[in-house]
Amino acid sequence: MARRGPRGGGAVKRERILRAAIRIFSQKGYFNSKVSEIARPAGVADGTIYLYFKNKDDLLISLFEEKMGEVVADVRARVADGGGALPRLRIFIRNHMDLLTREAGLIEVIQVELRQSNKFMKEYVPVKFLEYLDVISGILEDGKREGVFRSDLNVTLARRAIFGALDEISLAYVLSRKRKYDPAAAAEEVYRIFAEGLAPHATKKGEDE
Amino acid sequence: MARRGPRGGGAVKRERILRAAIRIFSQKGYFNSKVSEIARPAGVADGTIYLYFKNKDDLLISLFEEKMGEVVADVRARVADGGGALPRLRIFIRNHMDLLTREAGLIEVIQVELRQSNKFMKEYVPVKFLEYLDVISGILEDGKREGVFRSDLNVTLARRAIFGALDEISLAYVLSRKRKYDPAAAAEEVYRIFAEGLAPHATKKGEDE
Amino acid sequence: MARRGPRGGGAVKRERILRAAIRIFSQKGYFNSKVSEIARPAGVADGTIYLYFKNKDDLLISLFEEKMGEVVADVRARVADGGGALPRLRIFIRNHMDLLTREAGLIEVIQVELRQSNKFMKEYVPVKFLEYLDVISGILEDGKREGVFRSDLNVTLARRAIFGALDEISLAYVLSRKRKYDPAAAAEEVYRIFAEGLAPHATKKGEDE
Amino acid sequence: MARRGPRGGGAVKRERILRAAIRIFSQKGYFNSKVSEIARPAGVADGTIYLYFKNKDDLLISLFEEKMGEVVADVRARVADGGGALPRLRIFIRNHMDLLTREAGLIEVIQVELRQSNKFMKEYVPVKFLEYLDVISGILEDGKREGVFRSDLNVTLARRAIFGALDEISLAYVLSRKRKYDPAAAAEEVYRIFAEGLAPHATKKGEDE
DNA sequence: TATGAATGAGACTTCATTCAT
DNA sequence: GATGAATGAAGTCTCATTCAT
Repeated sequence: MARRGPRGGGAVKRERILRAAIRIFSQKGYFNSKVSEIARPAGVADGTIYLYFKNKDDLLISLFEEKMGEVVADVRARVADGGGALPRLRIFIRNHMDLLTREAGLIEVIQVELRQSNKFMKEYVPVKFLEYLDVISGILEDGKREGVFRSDLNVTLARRAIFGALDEISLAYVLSRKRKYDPAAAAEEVYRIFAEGLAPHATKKGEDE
Repeated sequence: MARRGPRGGGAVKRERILRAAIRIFSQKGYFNSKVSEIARPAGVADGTIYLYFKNKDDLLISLFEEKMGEVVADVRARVADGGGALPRLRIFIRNHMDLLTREAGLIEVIQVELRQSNKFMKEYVPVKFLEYLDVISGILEDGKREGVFRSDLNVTLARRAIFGALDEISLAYVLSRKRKYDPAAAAEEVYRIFAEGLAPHATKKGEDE
Repeated sequence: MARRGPRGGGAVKRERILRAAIRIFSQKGYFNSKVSEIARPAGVADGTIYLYFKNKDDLLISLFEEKMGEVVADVRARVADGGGALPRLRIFIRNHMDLLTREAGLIEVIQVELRQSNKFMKEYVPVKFLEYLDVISGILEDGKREGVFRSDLNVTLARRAIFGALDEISLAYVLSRKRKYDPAAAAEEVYRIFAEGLAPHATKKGEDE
Repeated sequence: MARRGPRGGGAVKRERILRAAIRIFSQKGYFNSKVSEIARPAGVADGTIYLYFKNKDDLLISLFEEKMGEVVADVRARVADGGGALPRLRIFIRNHMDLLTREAGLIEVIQVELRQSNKFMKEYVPVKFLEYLDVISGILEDGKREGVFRSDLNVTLARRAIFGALDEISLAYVLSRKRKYDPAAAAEEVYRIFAEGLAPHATKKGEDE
């Protein structure tokens, strides 16, 4: 399963490097993290990192793809046996908020650096991130078919709205030291907003009122 | 009448530098932008930037505060005479999507770099950004009082959800060259999701179904 | 009498600049002093300095030459009517130690920067400084003729020894905040050392003893 | 056996850098010496200097402390077995003048830059330099006890006078291309001045005459 | 495979000097 | 003459990457 670099014991070392990178990147940001600062807690020499990753950029991308890949596979499995679109949306949202506890560093890196990465890695397409969004799309499409979401719903837009809401709430949670709210309760509230906000039967509101 | 120096012509020069910084930062990201790359399109020498800004960080922060300050003042004025919470929410959302056209670069810098900035400017508090979020809070509080939003609504959470949704949609819009959707239409759809998602009378949905 | 630059009111301005330069150079050293740091306390604009001095180097050299010139003229006058070589040596030494109080900054600049200046102004010959040393030479030559100093005395060497001793003692005095000793008493002690150290009749001392 | 890194080969490299720094600093002065100008003759890359020294200041300080430390240890050993205070004073003076030939650059750097350093490194205490002065103090104290120096001699002052005389003579020697006098003969003359100038039995001279 | 000392390109920033007003 | 905003050359230092061991 090991992607690049030496195999066998090397896979362990590679994993240690990725874990250290997540920690350091999440603490200081990609550009302020030095390769040597990642090597030290990973327990390897600076040069060793270049046996497993092409360069610093590649370390970030590998981190995105591999760790995000695990997250995608995991959420897919959880959502798979969820029943209808609404319970699956709830599972998705709960899972995302739950990641804050399980994978705080990873979430933070993705939130902050994935945005940056567009700027300096023009050619990079964040495949796994798009797959994560696709999980939402899948749920939304099913919900339209089931009739629990509006039939004219713009799925592309809605999935961005859902992800954006979750992401921003996560960011605020991660950045604030105080942990103002409970992730599980927040998940429920976000679910409610979108479950109702996307529902078909609501009467139109707004300036007509 | 325009003289040299920080007064008169100087203010013009400072504005040129800020504009150039927005353009370059939005194109390449803060860390990949060289001071000289900002000086050139601003039509000043590298050193001149340091007459108006303490250093590169200060340039970014000034940009956040001053330009975001204008945005906040502007949206406040627009929202002020909007009537009830719902039409004001609609105005806010429309205005945000509208900024994509009017101030694409600024929006992009704020989206991408404001997040980064937490990492390398520990002490910086994004005052104007928080004021922008406060505009949403104000609308939500009023809506609760008016009865158009749930009385038990967690305003802190909801305002993050709204901003997050708008921000993510904006980002996708800005980053994609193809401009898949029309900002105005997108605004309407986002408005609808939140107007209904935050409404009080909806029957509870979810696992009960 | 004004050397360079505008005359009339200008001479006052020039003097203010020189005085400010002495203060700043003595506090921070030549290389760490900025031209603007001298302009401010002198009450002139940065550019004005260049009306009176060719450049920063010239400011230092002018300072050496003009202020040192005054010192030389002054000590010459004092020494002129001193009588024999010994009382004139005493006057010279007393005067030098006295300058510590009257012209602390100037003395400090000369001590510290005159040495440096050899390094970056290869072509500069410190005329006035050499004239100051010549005052000592004159006294020593007279003393030899009078018979109060050894006839085989190497005047070049001895004048350096005297100046070096005074200079080092001055430096220690100027740099130490505590002002350990009284300049007048120090002058007396230095005088005694050299008066006796240069005297002819002393029996040879050293390993023979 | 010589390996790379700060141990083994590294110490050699560090020494090469210090030697190059002495040469360049003595030629051009600290502020006019560029780091790259030191790196080149040291045979290392610019960045390598920063593996061995924190910054340019640290390079100068290390140079002061380490090289001056060697000089102090050396003169202490030479003086140790010198017998009485007078022969030890002679050894000290001879050794100092001798350094002009053996360590011309070092002496020049210390003379010129140690003075400057007070200005820009406020916190730096030139420990080794003070130890060098202490060697003189020791001799003077012993001489007082032996009765070859005046019992009321101000040791602090006298040691400054001796060092100042030697330093100034050295400076003149080092700066003049022509090498007017022979260091050994100069040493003898300086020795004679101080041996007699500090002696106790001399009749008081000066204003009484 | 692993190391980590060494490299050197390049960025930020300073500041003496100029010159339009 | 006086100003001080503007200039831009140049220096220190960092750090991703290499490669001899």
